Amino acid sequence: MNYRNFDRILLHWNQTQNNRQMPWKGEKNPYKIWLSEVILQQTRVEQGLRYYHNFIENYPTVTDLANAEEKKVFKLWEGLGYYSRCKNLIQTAKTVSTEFNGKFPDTYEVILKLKGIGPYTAAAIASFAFDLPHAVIDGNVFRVLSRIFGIREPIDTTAGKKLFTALAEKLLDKEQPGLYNQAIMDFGATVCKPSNPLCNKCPFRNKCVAFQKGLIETLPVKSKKIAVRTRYFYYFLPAYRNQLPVRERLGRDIWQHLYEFPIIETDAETDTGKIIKKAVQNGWMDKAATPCISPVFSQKLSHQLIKAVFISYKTKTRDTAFKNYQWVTPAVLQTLPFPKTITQYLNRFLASRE
DNA sequence: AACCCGGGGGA
DNA sequence: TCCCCAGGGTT
Repeated sequence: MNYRNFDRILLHWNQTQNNRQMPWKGEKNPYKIWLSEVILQQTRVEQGLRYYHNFIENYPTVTDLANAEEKKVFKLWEGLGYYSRCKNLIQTAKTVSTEFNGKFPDTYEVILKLKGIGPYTAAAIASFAFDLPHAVIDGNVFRVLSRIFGIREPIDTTAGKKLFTALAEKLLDKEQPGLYNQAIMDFGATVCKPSNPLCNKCPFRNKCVAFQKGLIETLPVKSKKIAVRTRYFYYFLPAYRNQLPVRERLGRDIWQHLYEFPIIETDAETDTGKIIKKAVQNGWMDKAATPCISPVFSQKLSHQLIKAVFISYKTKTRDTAFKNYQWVTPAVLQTLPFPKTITQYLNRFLASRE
């Protein structure tokens, strides 16, 4: 289609058909905009909503967040995934609080330098908070533009991103960039949806290349397929006077800064008898112990499939083999951030065995 | 450029 | 099951 009319059609749809409501819509406070945008990275609005409210309630200003205890912030983030976002959130809060005296930077280039803020989030903050002419390019925008303009270039290559970025910047209404950016994302989320888009309600229907050529289901194009690795986690829960050993996950792996129990990991499914034998060798278990073995908890991550088994038992001593762990009561356990798999196990089994 | 990083919901 | 979601960082 002719790109000259694009923003007029979009904004007319926005004014007459769009009734999507969200708490940060029309927000001008850059702290709140930044927070909502980081929470929503690769995350559905419905999923992120209660996290947004919790954060605003606990940390009304960027300085409150900067001064918060890191563990408490992670606890608030627990369950949302992509935990490096949380780490970067804290770092950027401190940067804004100290280096910028608590005032959010107001140019695209400076905003982009902050940790955890990439091209999308920088454009969102710049346009929503400061009315600067930068086009957002997220999953919605890739989909809308690839379909309406019939672009078969893959969206996950450097060349593709460059192409879509150039087009998006050209289409942007520079007079009202915030309104336009909000409108194109709402349009992608409610009309030009990934599956079963509402083409019969679409104002671009007569001009949409994908609609006319029957490419709605094939656009946008992605080139890469991701490989998924399977890992087997065997967790050990030795109860000593109602206490369990835990430690923070550090190092370059999934679930950084979340907590876990003593673990034996394998690449292949292993007989629990063998695993327990190994735990005995480690000094984690007495041969005479009578372990309770949980069913397999399966969790799919973007690049990994985790199969976890929990082995609980009682001990009479706090074995020195657990010297790198801290022993905590169930009450303290509640305050620590855990990955979803462990939370599920704790909720389903530990509580019921009291 | 390729790869890594969660968890939930829809089809 | 597979795909997608208001992406970004590291190697």
